Amino acid sequence: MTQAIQTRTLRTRARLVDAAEEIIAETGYAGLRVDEVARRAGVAKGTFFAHFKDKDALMDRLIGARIDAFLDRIEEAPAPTSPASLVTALMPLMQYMASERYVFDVIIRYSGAAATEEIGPIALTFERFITVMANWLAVGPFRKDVDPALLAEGVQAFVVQVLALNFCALNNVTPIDVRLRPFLEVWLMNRSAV
Amino acid sequence: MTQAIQTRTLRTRARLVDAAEEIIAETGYAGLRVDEVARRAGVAKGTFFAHFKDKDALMDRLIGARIDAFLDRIEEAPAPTSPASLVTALMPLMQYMASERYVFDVIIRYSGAAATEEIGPIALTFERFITVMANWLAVGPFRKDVDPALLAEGVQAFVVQVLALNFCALNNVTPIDVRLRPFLEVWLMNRSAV
DNA sequence: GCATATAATTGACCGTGGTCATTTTTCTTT
DNA sequence: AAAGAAAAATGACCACGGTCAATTATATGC
Repeated sequence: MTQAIQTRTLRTRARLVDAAEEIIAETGYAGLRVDEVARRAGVAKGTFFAHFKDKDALMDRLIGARIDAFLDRIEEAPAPTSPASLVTALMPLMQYMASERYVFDVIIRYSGAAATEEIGPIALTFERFITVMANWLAVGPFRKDVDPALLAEGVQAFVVQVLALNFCALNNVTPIDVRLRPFLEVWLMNRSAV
Repeated sequence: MTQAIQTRTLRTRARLVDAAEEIIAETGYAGLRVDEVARRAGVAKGTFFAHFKDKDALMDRLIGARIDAFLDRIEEAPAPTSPASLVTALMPLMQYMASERYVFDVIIRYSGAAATEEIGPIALTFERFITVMANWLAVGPFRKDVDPALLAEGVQAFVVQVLALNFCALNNVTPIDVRLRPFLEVWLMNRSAV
């Protein structure tokens, strides 16, 4: 007999998540300690791991939710009419992804896939990004001789590339939007680079 | 007075590196433990950290050297005459990068930059990749209306994208060369996708 | 060769993520 | 309401990366 999920379970998990968000607001993602999360939630450390497979699973969930919120706003915005306006539309999401080295690392590590078979929150947002982007590209004044899904995956690849380089001491002088634009000009418009 | 570097220093470092390579050959990169490296090298654990800033610094060095060797072979090979042959030429390197989840993670984490100001071995190989690729693209039958360096960076972005997705349980059915090719067809040839 | 300075090495110690046998709470059945 | 079963919570414990004051080895000047 499988029992129904207890309300206690939900409350504890909610308290853990709340505590985590609180800590992140105070110290950033990198400053989060599992002990501290459990302490603030008023439970033992072991309880944390009864609710989340590991620390990364919590991060996956929290960061995935944030990315999803950005995608909500992107989705409801009017479709961009040029590579430049596409870049502008992506900026808030990109700035969040680049806000902390640690956040970017987690995103990359879980973008491809969970180590487990089940696909995680961040990986889902990466799939959703492709869908949203493909819809935009199909509508706007972009090249139509290539599958929008492929174009969308390409945009994702360029975004990641630009963000990764952003953490390089040598490269972070140029702002990310300026570095992303030339890629999209060529990739989406099939025309010469500026 | 700055003293000359002691031969003892060089010997110890060499022993540490040898021990590390030995362990990696036996158990893979993910199975490496700093304690074990020190033990096999016949030194205390503290000595390890006197020679390498942290475990990642050792990995950076070892993995960077391997990538460099692949780039040596790529560089001395004849320039590819099509996107397909370019993919073929990149395959050994890509297979190495995808050989272990842990390896790929380290590569990505250090590709953009060292956390420190100084640029590390892996980051250097990523710069070198751009140079080698740009030379190839300038020579071969690829589009000439775009800066080869930009094209090269794009290739790098696609390689990373394809490899990242490779670790996804949902996506690793399609081999990496098959997934990379369509990107390069569009990106390098200025023509419609297949 | 001795004294002194500098570099290299040591190992006990710490922080933090993660485990698991045991205990406590909650649910179900009668 | 009591008993038994299942789920949740506990906290002592472990693994492993990393630190640092103390110790040992090496080089330099006389």
